[in-house]
Amino acid sequence: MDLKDIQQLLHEHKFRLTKEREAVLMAFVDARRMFTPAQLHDYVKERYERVGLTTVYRLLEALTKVGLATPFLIDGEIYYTFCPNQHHHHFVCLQCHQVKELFQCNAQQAMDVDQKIGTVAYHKLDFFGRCRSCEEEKH
Amino acid sequence: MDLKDIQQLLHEHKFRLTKEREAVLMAFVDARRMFTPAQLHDYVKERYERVGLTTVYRLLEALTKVGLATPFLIDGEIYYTFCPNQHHHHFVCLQCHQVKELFQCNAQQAMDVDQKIGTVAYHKLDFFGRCRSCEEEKH
DNA sequence: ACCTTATAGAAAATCATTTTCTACAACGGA
DNA sequence: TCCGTTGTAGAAAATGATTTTCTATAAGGT
Ligand SMILES: [Zn+2]
Ligand SMILES: [Zn+2]
Ligand SMILES: [Zn+2]
Ligand SMILES: [Zn+2]
Repeated sequence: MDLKDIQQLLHEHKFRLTKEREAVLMAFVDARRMFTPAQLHDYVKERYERVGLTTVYRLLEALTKVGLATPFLIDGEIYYTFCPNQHHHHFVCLQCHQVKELFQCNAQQAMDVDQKIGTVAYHKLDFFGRCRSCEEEKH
Repeated sequence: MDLKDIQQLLHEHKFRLTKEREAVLMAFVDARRMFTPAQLHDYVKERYERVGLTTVYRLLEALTKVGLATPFLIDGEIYYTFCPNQHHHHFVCLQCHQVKELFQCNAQQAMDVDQKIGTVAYHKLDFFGRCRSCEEEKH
């Protein structure tokens, strides 16, 4: 996933990759970390060039829409991270908002991550979709 | 996990379970779905008694702090669900904010959920903790 | 009962995010 | 390359969710 691919993907959604957006994008991709919009704005301002905060918001929105950014909710703050590999315990029904608890959990994988990457304090495994009753309801 | 347990858990954190909070809590627990604060406020107002929106915010904050509520970020909105069972592909370092992609995924479990609960459009499996370099850095 | 501490609720304040608006830049076609 | 069309940059204003402030009140411990 290089700059050309990103540009094309954005282009398919009628987003243009301007020099300002490219500056933000480069910072965002290279950093390999998550930012709040304001944090990313500061980060770009320091290392690349001065761009408007609105531009940062719009790029993050665009990237999220095309599946290249993922937002994380941590301690009430929304952080974004560049995330070229789309995919991603609860079952949350996106239609009726119902939540069911699912008690299965692959703890082994958590241990794998723990050994390979760092120390895992906790992990999240959530499923989003449509519950059975919503499915039956409509079609 | 009944009302007494919840009350005790709140109590351990010096939160009091007043009649207003109890009304919100009952609605929240019984609904088995997720709400934005405003949605929960409306919901309680209809079915139980009139309480202040501030009270709803404070209860959600308290429940989240003691681990009884989980926030979901969906389409830019923050939804809360009552979640008595604590636990819950990215590895996110909570200290330096670094994000590493982890390509392992237990797709089998997604299929299990798909069969038992509803249709899974996508799921999220995220790991949060401290990355190796942050660990080495401090202690 | 009395004292200490937390809460309810309304109202005001805050501040992240969105919208608006104008000049300008990117794209596609001629 | 030139031009018309469409999306964008950025500042400024608006929005609106969330937080803070403040006073009376209620909960909990002694
Ligand atoms: Zn799990
Ligand atoms: Zn449903
Ligand atoms: Zn780290
Ligand atoms: Zn997965």
